[in-house]
Amino acid sequence: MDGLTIAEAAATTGWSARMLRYIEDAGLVASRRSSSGYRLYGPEELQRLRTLRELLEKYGLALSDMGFARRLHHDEALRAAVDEWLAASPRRPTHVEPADWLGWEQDKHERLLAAVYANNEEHTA
Amino acid sequence: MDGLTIAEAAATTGWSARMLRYIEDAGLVASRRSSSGYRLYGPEELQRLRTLRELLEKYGLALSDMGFARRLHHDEALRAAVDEWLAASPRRPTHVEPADWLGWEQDKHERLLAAVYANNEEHTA
DNA sequence: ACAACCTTGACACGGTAGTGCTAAGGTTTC
DNA sequence: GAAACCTTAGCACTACCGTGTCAAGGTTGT
Repeated sequence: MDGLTIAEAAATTGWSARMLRYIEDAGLVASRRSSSGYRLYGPEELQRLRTLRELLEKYGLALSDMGFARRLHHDEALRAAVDEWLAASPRRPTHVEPADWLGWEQDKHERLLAAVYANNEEHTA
Repeated sequence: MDGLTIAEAAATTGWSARMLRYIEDAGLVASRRSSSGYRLYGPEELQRLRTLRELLEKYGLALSDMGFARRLHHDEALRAAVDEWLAASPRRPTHVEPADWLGWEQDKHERLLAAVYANNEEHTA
């Protein structure tokens, strides 16, 4: 049975045992298990836990941020969607006719209506 | 004074006026201002607000997630750090001698001590 | 000039993240 | 076989996110 138990790993990484379980639940750092189910932390997990700590502190991140970063990292479609949204700062959206784009000089009420129509359904109120 | 006021923008995008201000505070979608300080939303902002809505719903994201994604997008160092951490799943950390890596077959107490030493300071208790 | 907007600032409140602690029960070590 | 670990499950509490609403005051349109 090689590897540090959860309390030992906690002591060396600065996390609490409770947090090590939480971090595992968050999908960030898991350890392997002994035959009886005990968590066993090897050097790689310990290092990962330490660098995680430093990362959060250095950049003021939350664990949930890293959870989201992990999603971004694994989910290609998600990353593409988010990147695209972020990249489109002051840009004309691609799926809309650049033709007139709502004749931006009409009466305000007409503009509002046009905008509503441009956006199909959603809160028909 | 062209552009939709905040209430009009709210009506066409499905957000509340309150949330449009919140989203602006979060650095996600800002509008330009009239000379007297009124928010004025143009078609690009409206589109951005709508797609933001869709993005959150489609992927079950929170606004804070997009805030973090924005940080990742702008802060090169942060992105590099996060990516590196995520990429180092079952990998040996780079700044450590691959030589022995703590002679992983010693007595558990020695291992613990070694691990503590490997990690310089931090919670000296 | 009055109604109907807008601004910022603040309080409030439900939901979730992060964290400790306890309980009930299995494992390891002496 | 008792002491000192570990496991999961759950309660509790703080802090922040998301959101509505209200207050005090400026702007706009008729």
